[in-house]
Amino acid sequence: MVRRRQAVTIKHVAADAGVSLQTVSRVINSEPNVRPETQKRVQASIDKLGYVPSIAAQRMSGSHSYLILALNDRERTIADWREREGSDWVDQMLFGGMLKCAEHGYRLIFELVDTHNDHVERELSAAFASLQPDGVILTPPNSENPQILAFLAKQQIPFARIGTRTPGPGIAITMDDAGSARKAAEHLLDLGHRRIGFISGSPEFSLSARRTEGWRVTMEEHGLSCEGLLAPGDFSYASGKKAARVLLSSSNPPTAIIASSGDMALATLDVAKALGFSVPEDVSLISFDNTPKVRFIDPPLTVIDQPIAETASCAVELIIEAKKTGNSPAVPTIVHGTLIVRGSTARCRETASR
Amino acid sequence: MVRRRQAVTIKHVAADAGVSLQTVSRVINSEPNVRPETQKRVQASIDKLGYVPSIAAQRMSGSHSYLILALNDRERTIADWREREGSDWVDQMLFGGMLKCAEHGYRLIFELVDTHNDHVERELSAAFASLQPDGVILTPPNSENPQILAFLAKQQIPFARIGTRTPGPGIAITMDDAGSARKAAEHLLDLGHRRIGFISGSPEFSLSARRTEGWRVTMEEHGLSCEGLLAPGDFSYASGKKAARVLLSSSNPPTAIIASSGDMALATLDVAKALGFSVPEDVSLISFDNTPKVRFIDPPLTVIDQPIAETASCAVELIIEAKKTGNSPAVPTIVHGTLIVRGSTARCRETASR
DNA sequence: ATGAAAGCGCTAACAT
DNA sequence: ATGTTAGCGCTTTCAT
Repeated sequence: MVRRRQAVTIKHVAADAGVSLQTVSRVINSEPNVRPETQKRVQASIDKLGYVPSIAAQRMSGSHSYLILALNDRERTIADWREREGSDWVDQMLFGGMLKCAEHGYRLIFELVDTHNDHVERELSAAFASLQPDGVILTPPNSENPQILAFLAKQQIPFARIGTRTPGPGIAITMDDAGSARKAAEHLLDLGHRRIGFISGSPEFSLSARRTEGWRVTMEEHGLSCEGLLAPGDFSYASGKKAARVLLSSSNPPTAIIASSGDMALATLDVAKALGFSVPEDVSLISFDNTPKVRFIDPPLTVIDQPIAETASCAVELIIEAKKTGNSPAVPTIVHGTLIVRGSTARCRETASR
Repeated sequence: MVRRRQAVTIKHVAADAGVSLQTVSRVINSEPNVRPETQKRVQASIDKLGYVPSIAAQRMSGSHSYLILALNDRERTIADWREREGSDWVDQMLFGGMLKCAEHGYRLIFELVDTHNDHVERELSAAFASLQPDGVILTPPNSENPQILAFLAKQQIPFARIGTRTPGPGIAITMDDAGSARKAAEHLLDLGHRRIGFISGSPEFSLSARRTEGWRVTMEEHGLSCEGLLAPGDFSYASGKKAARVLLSSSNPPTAIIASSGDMALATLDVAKALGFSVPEDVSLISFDNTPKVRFIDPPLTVIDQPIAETASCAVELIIEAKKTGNSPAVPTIVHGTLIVRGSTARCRETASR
């Protein structure tokens, strides 16, 4: 193999513009102390020669690596890829994160870590030593993994924790889980529903509790009891099936159900059909996660759309900001989900017939 | 911001093991001329200190960057992300490509390029200067973009061209488009169909022609005419709709249709329903692209599954091999698609009633 | 088989 | 406002 060298280096530019390396460096990094005239001349040389700095060299000299690491849960990510069920959060993360990175001359590196592994720290420090990223994005459930958080806190690197609002180091970004659950519940309340069931998500994710709380509080504010209306799930289809069976085979089944994940919503739909409930005539259904699958099912599901792309984009922005200024928001940044009404919710029969 | 230095460098290891930097370097890179005993001692220090080489430094000194760039069409990729229709080729590329990279200590960087842009070269050389990747993966339609190919050929970097078999520089990897179309056609022939329509893909992709040829040849081998059975599309839903209308509203409509993309297959399904054809009773339908959407539609579509993950994995493997040995396969590597039979194909009525 | 020296491209620190 | 110097961590080249 040929030994490849950079085609155009800072030296070439310096020579071409008749200035020192340092001046070129200053221009590249928009640093002060360059006369506009000089800066113009240097920029002209840069453009003429098509010079682009080597991030390896920049990193070597103790500056930026222009790399942001998105750390994702290995097991779950691979499971999603293997199943090909259309879960598109990876795409949405790239969509939001990568494009925002590109705007700032950064690159997003998508990385998997074995969370349920005692060598997490080992794995992470290897990734860090080799890549030396300027920042890190943590997705759930990594965003609340104490080992990962402890490690990152030591690194002095800005990092964003997505999907969490627990205090601690790093920049917390949350999707307003309670508020989203409230939106879902209020939509159903508006449609006249009074017995609104809720299928919660995996307790491994703190957002599960927040969603459940959002539902519970909204119910209570309307003077409604939650008694017998909460069924535990873990985001999976199987757990959704079990939960839906419990809810729908009760003596006084709910007229509407909110499921904390797309898979559980689909499971609920299937169970409802199997038990002779039609959706939305007999039971209304709201899903969290606006995956393609819940859009193409019959009926298409009313959902809370999680703005994954926006969240990732926001994370990148805050990381770059933190890297630059050293400041990051003290309180969690909240990105709001939106309710998308489709065919799985309808006016409550019982109320309508009154 | 703190000036971050590598925690453990080759120096620490050298000191710990009581050898020179050079010897450590040799051990890291599995180079010859190290006594087994020395190598063991050095390895022990590496493990003990948790040393991992900095790729920035490795790259700087003229060695590997351990980075492989996956160059994708910017416009199409973003469109897919925005639409959220469940197209999962990005995920599948990562699935195959990233994991294979990881096996070899490489990293895959997913990168978008503006193909319909005259600055392609500009854009590419910027990415190269900044990242200095060890290899590149080209996806369609980039794999046949003359500007990109010319640029890469100059770079002396191994690169894989996915979805093409046109001769030229780089490692060609193709998904056996003709063979896949043949499989689809033969499945339908086995079911007794004789008038099998075909909706072709965008001529911008050479694979479109290969698929069409596969169908045509198979038909001809069975002594069947293709007259009036070929309708042009461009992979999009809209084009599929138009094509399906032409095919299905002819005086002697086909009893089966093969569509060169998932979207066109879905369009065909919709048109068929609208025109009063039921699928698969009146028309059988085969889709290319095993997207989630075609699996969850009613009826679920029989498809040719494109092994995207496997192809990406293969590309990475061949690139790393080429980087190491300087050798790459002279003929296109072929990764075979598989026919997955689902509910959209059935025995031909006409034949059955004979 | 091992080590020493030079240099990759860039920036921080220190002149001027 | 600009230039000079000294590294960053590693590999290459050239000793030994």
